[in-house]
Amino acid sequence: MTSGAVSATIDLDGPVNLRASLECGQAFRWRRVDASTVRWPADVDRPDKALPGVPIVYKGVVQVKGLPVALFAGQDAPVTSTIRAVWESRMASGSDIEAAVRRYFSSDDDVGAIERSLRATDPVMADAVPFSSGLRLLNQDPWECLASYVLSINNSIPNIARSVEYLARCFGADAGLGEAGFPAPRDLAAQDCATIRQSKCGFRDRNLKDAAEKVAGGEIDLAAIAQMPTGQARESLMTIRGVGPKVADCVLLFGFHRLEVFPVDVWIARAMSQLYLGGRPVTPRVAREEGMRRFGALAGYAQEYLFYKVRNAKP
DNA sequence: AAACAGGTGCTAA
DNA sequence: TTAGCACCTGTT
Repeated sequence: MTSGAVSATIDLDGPVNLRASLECGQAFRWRRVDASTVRWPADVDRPDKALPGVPIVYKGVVQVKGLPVALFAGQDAPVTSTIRAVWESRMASGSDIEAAVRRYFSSDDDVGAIERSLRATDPVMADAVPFSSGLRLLNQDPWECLASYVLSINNSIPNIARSVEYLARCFGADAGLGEAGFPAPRDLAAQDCATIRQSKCGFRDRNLKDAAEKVAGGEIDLAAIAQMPTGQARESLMTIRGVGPKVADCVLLFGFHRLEVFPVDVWIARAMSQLYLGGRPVTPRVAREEGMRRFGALAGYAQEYLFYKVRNAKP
């Protein structure tokens, strides 16, 4: 740790579970780190007191006013209502970083109320929600989210994470703490496919380049998409090569915080079939419509509790 | 070491 | 609409 590190305690107004939030596959840049290696400087909120060790710590990168800032995010127990953050002081002002972290972890979502509401919806949710209480849908940078999910097609989470990391190190801006931010659209668009492919993204190289070119060239306007009705935003995203229904829904949910969408991958399709549709085989489209119909404005959260449960439950 | 995991694009029905 | 196939990389 450099001497220019700052830490703060950030109140998220409701339960947060870093493991469930950061290891459920919605973001690809967070790594659990050995907590004993993180030295916590004086807290800006309590500068007179040294912090005790924090047992659960992740390292990642968030965008602060458009610039990447690496930070450690930790908590004292698996579910708390505050998190501890550490970053390099030269990267941005403390208040800007705190605001960005609150937004990243969706502090405006009343997660306590969301969990109670879904638990009361049906027995499946009553079982699934407590399994990952404190799971938060993240408010990620839309471009990084889009690019990451273009890489997710027919790919595994470790592979995706490796490619994202590689591209950040090659073409991204310094984020402090030895990390780099995800490259801007124009910086990726400037690379040829063979160069992009060195990230081991395979055939997805041209999809990623297409996304970068369309965003850099203004053909896809992410700021405009943020203002569109969800259906229209979805159609716009799907004009990118490699963006189908599932990727578009993930970007809408994790990058644009459209909580009413219900992304369906093979796991969710299986889960919907078994848990809600009597084991009848379902197309992704039917599973999606059923999820949106059942859970309405909370479909995104319902999908995440379901996903976390089916991915992590013992057989 | 052959089988498998995992969404989308494309062609054909 | 939908079925069937190809597409990279990595793991088992």
